[in-house]
Amino acid sequence: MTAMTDPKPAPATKDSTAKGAVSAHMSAATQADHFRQVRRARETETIEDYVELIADLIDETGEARAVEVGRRLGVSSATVNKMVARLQQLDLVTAQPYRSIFLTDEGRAVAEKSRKRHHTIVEFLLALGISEKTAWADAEGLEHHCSEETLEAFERFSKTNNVGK
Amino acid sequence: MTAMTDPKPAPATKDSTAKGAVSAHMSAATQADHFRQVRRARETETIEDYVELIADLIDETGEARAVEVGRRLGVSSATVNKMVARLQQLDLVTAQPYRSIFLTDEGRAVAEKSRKRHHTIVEFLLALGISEKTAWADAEGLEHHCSEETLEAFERFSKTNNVGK
DNA sequence: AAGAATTGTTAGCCATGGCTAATAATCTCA
DNA sequence: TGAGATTATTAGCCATGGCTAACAATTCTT
Ligand SMILES: [Mn+2]
Ligand SMILES: [Mn+2]
Ligand SMILES: [Mn+2]
Ligand SMILES: [Mn+2]
Repeated sequence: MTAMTDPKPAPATKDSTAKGAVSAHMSAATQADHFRQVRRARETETIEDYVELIADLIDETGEARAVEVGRRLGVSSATVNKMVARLQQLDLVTAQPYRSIFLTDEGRAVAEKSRKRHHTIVEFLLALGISEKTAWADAEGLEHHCSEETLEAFERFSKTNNVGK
Repeated sequence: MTAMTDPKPAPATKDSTAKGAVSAHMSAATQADHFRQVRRARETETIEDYVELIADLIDETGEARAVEVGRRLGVSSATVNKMVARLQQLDLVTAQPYRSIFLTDEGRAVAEKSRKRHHTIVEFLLALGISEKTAWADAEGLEHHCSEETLEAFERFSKTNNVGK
């Protein structure tokens, strides 16, 4: 028995190209680069969220306890515990058993940077006319996927369009 | 020996609140909701990227072969294979061994929605003045973290600010 | 100071989404 | 048509980031 073959696909004519299709706009290599960038960003987003939150807790309440980190992240304290171990490996925090969590200098730097970026996004969304609720919700995800160039554009826009304030 | 205690943290006075700290703006429960939303978005983003790309390949070249999906995603074909199995479970694609990949109606719907959203973001970034290169790169990550409200605002903005063209 | 409540730790589980290496099927073309 | 090139599959590995349940330490309250 001879091998089955797919119906030979009509080799898309130029004008059958789907408008909006990403692949129509760049080479496979370029597209792959973009996906790789996104995957790299994904590796750090959890870390950024934890560190930023720890800084917030320290600055607002005087200390960061694992329970509270878990509460605000919507995650169990077992999960927080494991993550704190990783953050220690990465030299972003220090912690002793049963004590609260502290930021290293490096951790503090990551936190400040994340916090600033977070703030930039929220301000931008608000300047665009997004509701408070949505702005804060969307910013939590968007913040990890903005290049410097985009962040700068967002800042410029907010500066120009700071409606009421 | 009596239990060690942390140096009792100064219970942050109202004006020691770090400006920009997220926690200053909402309850723990609300913040946790936002983080949960982001985690839910993360669950679907890979699926959306695969399905959108499969649709692009079908529409542009007539068929979606795993090799090409891998090439454009920057991922091995073993990875594509495993993911295609998951997409089948989810009823988003159909595939027979050694044949190319097809979209189900549901898969096609997901693809169209993703493609439209992707397009919305790219147009928006371009309208904002971001370079082509950055716009396409950032959109690949941002697209998975925009609410309907934000997408609509982006569309309105692009419509109003369609610079050249 | 004891008991209760809270907080932290650990073990073991799971799904996701990557990878390499080995093998198998299909396709191309000389 | 058959050999070599391409493409697909499978097995087995790994890190990440969740979870529950059991238990341990600390802190609070009386
Ligand atoms: Mn943040
Ligand atoms: Mn975030
Ligand atoms: Mn997309
Ligand atoms: Mn994407």
